[in-house]
Amino acid sequence: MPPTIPDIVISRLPVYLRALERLSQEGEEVTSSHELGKRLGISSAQIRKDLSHFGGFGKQGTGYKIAFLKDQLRQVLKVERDWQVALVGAGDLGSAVARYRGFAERGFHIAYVFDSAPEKIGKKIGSFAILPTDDIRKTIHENGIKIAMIAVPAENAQHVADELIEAGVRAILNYAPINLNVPENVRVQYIDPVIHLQRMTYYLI
Amino acid sequence: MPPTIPDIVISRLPVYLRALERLSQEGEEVTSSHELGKRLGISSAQIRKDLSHFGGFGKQGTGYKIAFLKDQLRQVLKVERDWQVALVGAGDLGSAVARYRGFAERGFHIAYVFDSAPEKIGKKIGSFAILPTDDIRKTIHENGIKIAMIAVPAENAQHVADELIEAGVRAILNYAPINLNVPENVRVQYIDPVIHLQRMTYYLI
DNA sequence: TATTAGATGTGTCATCTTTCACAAACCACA
DNA sequence: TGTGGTTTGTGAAAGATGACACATCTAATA
Repeated sequence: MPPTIPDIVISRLPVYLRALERLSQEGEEVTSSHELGKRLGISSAQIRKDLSHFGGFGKQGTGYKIAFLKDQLRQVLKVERDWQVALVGAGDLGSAVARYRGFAERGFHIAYVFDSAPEKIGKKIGSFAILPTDDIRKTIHENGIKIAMIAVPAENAQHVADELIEAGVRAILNYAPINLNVPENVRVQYIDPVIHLQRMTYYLI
Repeated sequence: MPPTIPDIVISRLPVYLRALERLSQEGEEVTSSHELGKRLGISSAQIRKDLSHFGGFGKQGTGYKIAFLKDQLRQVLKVERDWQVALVGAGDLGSAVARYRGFAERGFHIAYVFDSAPEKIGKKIGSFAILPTDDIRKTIHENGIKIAMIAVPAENAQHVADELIEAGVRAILNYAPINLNVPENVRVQYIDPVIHLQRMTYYLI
């Protein structure tokens, strides 16, 4: 039975991973908690402690081999594999999400795109034909999709989420500006750029 | 000298505000910490404690008047006013950001769009002519812009950030998948959808 | 081989954050 | 006017998180 890792630790690992990938690209092969911390604005002790939850990845006196640490973090996060993702909503926002190349480049493949507007059904976004939202349950369930992104108006987001969860989705990235109520075995992450801006204005002037 | 409010409290206020706006739209005029908490998946005690940092907004036995609480939160967050925002990067991502209507609807007006590609200069995105990045300093400084969004490739993000900060920007919403090093009087928020997805895969299966 | 200059992993402590629980206030209604 | 059912605001307790500091190990070099 592995000990429970705090959520907040897990939430930092992808940031570490991204920094390590960057270091790789820059040609580095070894790094240290100090170097990483400096890049990320995090204390070196915190990085060491976070990593130590999963075993000793580094070597005293030397630091961390970047390639090895990357691999380990990928496995911890389960992103050493590819994931199929469903996208609901093919409006302005949904279309932009569907076209964003960064997902596939980093292992998240948009496999299905759904929309409720009859005139959009069958049209294509990139290489994907838009499917009717009525197909969500069947498609998601039959294909074992576990991850979905919601890019529909706030009014419809909860209903869409309910359907996705019913069909087996366990992780939702929600672009709609509304909080979702989900069972505790389902994870939700939110992206609302305005909220991010509003978190900063407090500190201005 | 107002007491220092923890960052984590400030970061939740926009979420409260968004929920209140939703309640308004639904025709509600009064709410309680319990109702809000249930919607947001937060304990009622936490909501009360967060709000209490700024004075007593509610009434015992009754709850909170939504209109009043919204106003108060807007003032605390300094979003009772409109803000002018600069956007750097007019590629796929930057264009999508520029076209997103949610910003202006909620008080953040994209006032300038910059890009470094000579062939894009002068072209328009929506109603904005794309300006050359060489103009960043002058334009930002002369117009007193304090908020910027970065939607350029990771390689250029730090450089762009440095220029923005030099010109007077104090809050940056960074869409580039890289951490920025900034002075401590500058705030940064990050949006990297892949990072959000990677924060959830750990918990799958 | 001995020494020095790092760097990790971790027990301990300090701080930050959340929850608890209750007095005080409020409304509605008899 | 008095009573009962709510709800806030808040000290105090509990819990979670982060920083510290050091023993231990490594590599490099003399």
